[in-house]
Amino acid sequence: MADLKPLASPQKPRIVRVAVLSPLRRSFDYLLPEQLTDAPPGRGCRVSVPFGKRKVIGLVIELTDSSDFALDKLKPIDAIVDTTPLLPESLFKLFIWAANYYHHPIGDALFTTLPVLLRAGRPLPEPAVTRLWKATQAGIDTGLALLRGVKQRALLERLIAQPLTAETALLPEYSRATLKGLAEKQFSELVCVGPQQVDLDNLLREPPLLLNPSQQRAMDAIDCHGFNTWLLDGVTGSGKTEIYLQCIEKIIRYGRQALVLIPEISLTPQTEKRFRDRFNAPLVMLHSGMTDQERLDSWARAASGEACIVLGTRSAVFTPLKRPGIIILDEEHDQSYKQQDGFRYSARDLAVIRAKQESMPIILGSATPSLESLNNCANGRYQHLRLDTRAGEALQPDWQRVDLRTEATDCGIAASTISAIRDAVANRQQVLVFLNRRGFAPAMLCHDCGHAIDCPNCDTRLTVHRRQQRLLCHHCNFSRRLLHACPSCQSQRMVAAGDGTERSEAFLQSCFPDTPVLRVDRDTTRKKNAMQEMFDTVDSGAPCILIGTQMLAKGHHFANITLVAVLDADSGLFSPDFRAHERLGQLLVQVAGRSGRGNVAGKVILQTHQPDHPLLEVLINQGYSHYARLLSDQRQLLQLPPFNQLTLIRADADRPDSAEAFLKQARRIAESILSPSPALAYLGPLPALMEKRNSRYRYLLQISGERRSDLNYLLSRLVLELEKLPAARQVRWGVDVDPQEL
DNA sequence: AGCACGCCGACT
DNA sequence: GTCGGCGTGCTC
Repeated sequence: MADLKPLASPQKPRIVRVAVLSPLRRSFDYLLPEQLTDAPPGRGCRVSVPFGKRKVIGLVIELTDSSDFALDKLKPIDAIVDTTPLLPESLFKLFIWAANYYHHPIGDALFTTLPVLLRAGRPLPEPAVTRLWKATQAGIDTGLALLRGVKQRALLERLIAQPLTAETALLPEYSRATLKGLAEKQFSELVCVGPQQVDLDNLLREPPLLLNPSQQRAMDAIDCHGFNTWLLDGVTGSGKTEIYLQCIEKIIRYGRQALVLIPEISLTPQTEKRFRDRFNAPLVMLHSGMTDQERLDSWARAASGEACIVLGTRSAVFTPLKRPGIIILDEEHDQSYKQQDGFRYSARDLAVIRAKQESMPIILGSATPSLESLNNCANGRYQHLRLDTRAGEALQPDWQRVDLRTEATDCGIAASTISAIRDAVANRQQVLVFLNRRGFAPAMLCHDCGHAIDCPNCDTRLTVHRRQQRLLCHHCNFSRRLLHACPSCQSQRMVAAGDGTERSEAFLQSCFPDTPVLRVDRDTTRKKNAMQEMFDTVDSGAPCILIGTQMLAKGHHFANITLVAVLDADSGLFSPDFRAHERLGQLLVQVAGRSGRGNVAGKVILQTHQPDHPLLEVLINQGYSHYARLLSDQRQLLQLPPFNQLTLIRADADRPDSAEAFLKQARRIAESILSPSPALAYLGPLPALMEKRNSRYRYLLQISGERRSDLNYLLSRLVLELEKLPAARQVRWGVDVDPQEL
């Protein structure tokens, strides 16, 4: 019976809609050449296309039979790179969703998150297969008798002696021609073995820990089938990681994959170790510290389904999974999940969208949840799971305040803080000193005229780095030698004003000459292994004093720290950023969580000029959840996120006025699309918090609204108008939906 | 973003 | 004479 094929197929799509890496917010249509119509590239396949005067790699968005562009001006596709889609349909939808939500060009969104080698057109690596050779029955029975060639005889003898031999083991001795020759005589054959199957009977390398009642309740609540968002809210040491591990175990036993996201690359080694120690299953990592080839391999092994666990930072949220099983996103409050330039997406929010689209559960974990996530629990979108008790018997920290109004400091440290450190060290305990300011001093001033040395490229002071004998800018890469004479009055009395980690380190070392003082900040951890060496010293348990920045507040487990001193608790109290109080609370609780993890109660000293500040009172006496509720009430009153939607149009330019002028036009156009109302407000253009940065003048236009739908409609139209604006060519501009900072 | 075209200044 | 500065325009 003959197939009923239509003679002509007028409906056959002949036009391919393609996204390319470009700042243009649209796709481009191409003709499908006649010879390719039988195997048209599907959505998510890469194609090579002519684009202006060059050839670029594009991704197929859809096949269609009509175009808004004049048909006779369409160019044909050059070549098809992928015969099967590089991105699964569900992930492709996530990109479309994200490009619409963040109002970012789809091509840029797709290509900037793809491994660079794929961007360049490199084929997706095949799943690793081991090529093994074996002798056939004919070879064993009659081969040696019939063969005359010396090489082939030797090869056959070897294959008979050793039934399955890897090709890689044979190649140094035998040529490809010999291998091929023997196979052609039917005396040997090739056996290909694919990626190893997971051995579920031996999945665990170590037994799971026994869950405490609170962990067990959380574990019982988490349903590992279907979409749901769980906020796992528990203090440091309450055992969130064990819950992650046990959920992943379930998921692997269901034959599925886990995507695990963490905020920072510096946390990868210890997280990786924790997972590898537990599971006898393939794990791949994805972060910026890897080579392009390594990232491509990890990506491919996630996409093929070979990797059971995919562990990565922000951009790993876009890794394809063959068998999606669960997403776990640790430290969900961390702001590094929000990309701060270009495609400004939130990996946390996209992870939730992705989990929903791929019908899998997602766990957001934190000891200090963001107000956004707490609000999502309150309105029923997320399920709130609280871990109450600390695993083990450690006690809650004992908070103490040092009043800087009545106590002087030396190099940033008060005398009573020093004596507390002395007590701890005398008891052979470890101390963590937190100061969120690296360098020796935040400014170099003239003692006589007060002149400060500014960065020539940014609106900021240069920071004194004494060890390097240089003044550095922490915002651009500007660096110069220390000055000995004032450029303004020629005075020789230049002073380093204020305290940074480098100065406090030196001071602590002079106070405690017999105790190691370890500084941990971006300057000391630049060398690889520096972080690991620091951990090793601390893990040895001998008395030591750690002094450092943010880096110390994140996730690392120190066993013998009993005292934490926060040298400057005030900086977060008086920042113009509406999220500053939220961050301060998270930071203080996270730093405090480093102490008292053994069986000794931890002590936390806050040095502050505002010991009676009501926010500190609430945080210390009532804990983070009350603190968060207080901040939430304030946000609601002031109509700030998450109770109101906020979007920024950002623009920067090399001339002072262009960015502001552009945003003025932007505001005019925006107001003509949707005029201001009680439900929609415009503010600006305003200079960004640091107006000049890296020699560029930065401005922003703030648009806030009650309804996402209004903002989304407004932005979709606005962005198309802005693209056409002549003034847009003199600025770099972009949309920042749900901004993290102003 | 790239990459062309295009029209004016100081150099082999 | 031309090499090259960056304004302006376009990419299916």
